[in-house]
Amino acid sequence: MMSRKQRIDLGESSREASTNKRSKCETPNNINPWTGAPYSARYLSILETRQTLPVYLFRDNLVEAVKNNQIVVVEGQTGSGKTTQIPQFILEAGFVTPGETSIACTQPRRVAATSIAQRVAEEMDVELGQEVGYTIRFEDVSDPVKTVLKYVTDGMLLREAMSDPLLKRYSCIVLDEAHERTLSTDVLMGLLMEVLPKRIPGSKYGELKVVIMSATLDAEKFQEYFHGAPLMKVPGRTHPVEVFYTSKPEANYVEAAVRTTMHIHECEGPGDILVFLTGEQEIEQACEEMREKAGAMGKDLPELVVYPLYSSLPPQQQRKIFERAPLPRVPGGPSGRKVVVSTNIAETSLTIDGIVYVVDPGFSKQKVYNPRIRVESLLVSPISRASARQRAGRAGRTRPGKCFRLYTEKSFHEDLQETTYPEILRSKMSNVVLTLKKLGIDDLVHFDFMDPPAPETLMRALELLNYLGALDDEGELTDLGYQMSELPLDPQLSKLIITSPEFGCSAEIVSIVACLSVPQVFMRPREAAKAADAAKAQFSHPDSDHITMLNVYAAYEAIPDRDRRQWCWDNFVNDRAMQNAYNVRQQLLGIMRKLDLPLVSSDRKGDGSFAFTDIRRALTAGMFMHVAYRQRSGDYLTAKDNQLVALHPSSVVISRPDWVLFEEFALTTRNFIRTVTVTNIDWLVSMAPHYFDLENFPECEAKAELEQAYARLAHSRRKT
DNA sequence: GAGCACTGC
Repeated sequence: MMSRKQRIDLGESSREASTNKRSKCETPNNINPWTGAPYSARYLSILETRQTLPVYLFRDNLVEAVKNNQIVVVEGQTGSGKTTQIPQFILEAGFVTPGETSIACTQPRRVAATSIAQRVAEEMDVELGQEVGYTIRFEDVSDPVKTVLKYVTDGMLLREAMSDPLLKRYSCIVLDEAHERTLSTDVLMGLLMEVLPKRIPGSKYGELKVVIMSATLDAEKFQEYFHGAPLMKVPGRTHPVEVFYTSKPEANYVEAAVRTTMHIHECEGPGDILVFLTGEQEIEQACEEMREKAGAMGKDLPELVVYPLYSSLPPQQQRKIFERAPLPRVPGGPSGRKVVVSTNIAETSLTIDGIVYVVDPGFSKQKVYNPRIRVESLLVSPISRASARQRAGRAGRTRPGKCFRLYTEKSFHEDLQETTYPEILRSKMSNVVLTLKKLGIDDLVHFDFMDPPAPETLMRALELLNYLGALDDEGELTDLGYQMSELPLDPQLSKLIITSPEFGCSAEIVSIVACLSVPQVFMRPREAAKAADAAKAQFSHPDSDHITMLNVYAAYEAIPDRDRRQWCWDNFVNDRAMQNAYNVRQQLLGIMRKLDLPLVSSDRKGDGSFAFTDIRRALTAGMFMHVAYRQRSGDYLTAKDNQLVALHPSSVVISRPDWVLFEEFALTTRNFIRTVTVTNIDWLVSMAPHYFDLENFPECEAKAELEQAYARLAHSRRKT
């Protein structure tokens, strides 16, 4: 289709006009049309502030554009007010029928969905959860009838779409932060491409309007994708940031970051510093060096406090970054300075006020997917120019700032990519494919992805789902596949849950799966490593990290609520992780009930004695595509893919068994497999003969074993 | 005998 590009520009005169018109239609009387109650004084004062937002000037044009087009793209910089205002404009312009349809505005993160909903409820002078609400996993603060504007995580809207593929409940979808290109946003965009032609004016469920909001310059790419939908540009409100580059490349970016930070502290005026590094280890190391150097600089300089920031840090330590910089050493002297050394979490998820200086070495850890060996891993990689601009922008939130890039200007222009590859090009597609099949998309090859994943990646996903029995040989969703799509898990874990009742241990498997879907169950602080290992040893089962997790979870659940925190602390167990695992488990139990999957425990006496062999067999039935075997040389090789791997040193399995199944492939200093359980070849061939078929099994040491196992299997079948 | 970017359902 030919692309029809439009651009809505506003001259000064039209701004005047729209401002004048606004005041008349805004408050015809002082009654809130949503509640029928008089507006509060607070509403009127918030309204004044709202009207100073840059986006306010674009109100009439936006409403006009939405009226005349099914899709509108909005490019709005940070501070434009687009996220809070645009859904309200659409609402006020009458694009919803209360009680029948509403607006959904998606956000990539939960905190954003909840806090923005809270803010907008205040602005509209309504109670949160009534006319304005939010829905995130585990929490639905909305009313099925009354809510006309709902903020949701993008993943949540995708879940909703699985039971309502035409999105009948909505007359308008606002996709916010589309430039972040999360997996869910990308799938939603593709889905909208399918749905929009079925939701035109006069169609059964009425017209569906879509507003795509992006904060970066690639809004034109969205315009292109949506067949030339009109693009509206809303300016933001930020301060200028001066950018500096190094004259030659830095050999060691951590050392350079420390040096630059100390230089800023010595030579630059007041203002806090934000330093971007890639991971926990690097960050802790840099923090130590900075503290050391600041100590050595003596008392002539103002005090420097250094805070690390990464997501696995406990919340109370994360909150420290918001503390004010230290006071001057002497009354009237220069005030102290705060340095926050952070992962990418400070690039989008967390905003720290008062940052004036940004140090950007130009790297971050990024997920990459290698379809050839079916492995997702994290790699330290150069960031994109878009990401570098976003980082620099963090220096200009409260006043003009400076950004120090630890690479050359030439490198910025010539070596960095313009934008980061969207997540969909860096992930395995097994879950996405299952979702799309559930959404009724049959032809995946021609599905209109904004950036289509590599064909090999899609093939791998189809192959995996076929091996798991979720898709038949024609690529149609099977009954098992339907059940799997209901579970918010990776397909292999879904399969594990669904088959676990057959092994008489679904209660245990659902606990294990809940633990696997939260990060970091075991804590191991460097200074208390021995004590932590001893604590873990109490729970460990020599044949299985999975069962070790189950033992911890079972012990945790047996502790009364009020003692759990202390118990976790005493046993080096991550309290937050266990609470999350509990929530996940409850959700999974609910879905199991819905799917009529029986909850059976292998602990038949109820005294905590689980049938470990049954559990290991159930794990084998779900995870047969993730196994490795020991070669005569002593090294482990993954079955079929022939990848050389090592058991991770954190594993409780130290007996060097012949066959193991594993949860995770971690490419770090070596190729490690993490979270492993002992299995055996006889189970594998009897449970997954279609995967361990001799014909397609590559020549390797295991092949002879495989043949023997099949012979044993045939022999035992003849006997019975 | 070593490590864990970040989200999300």
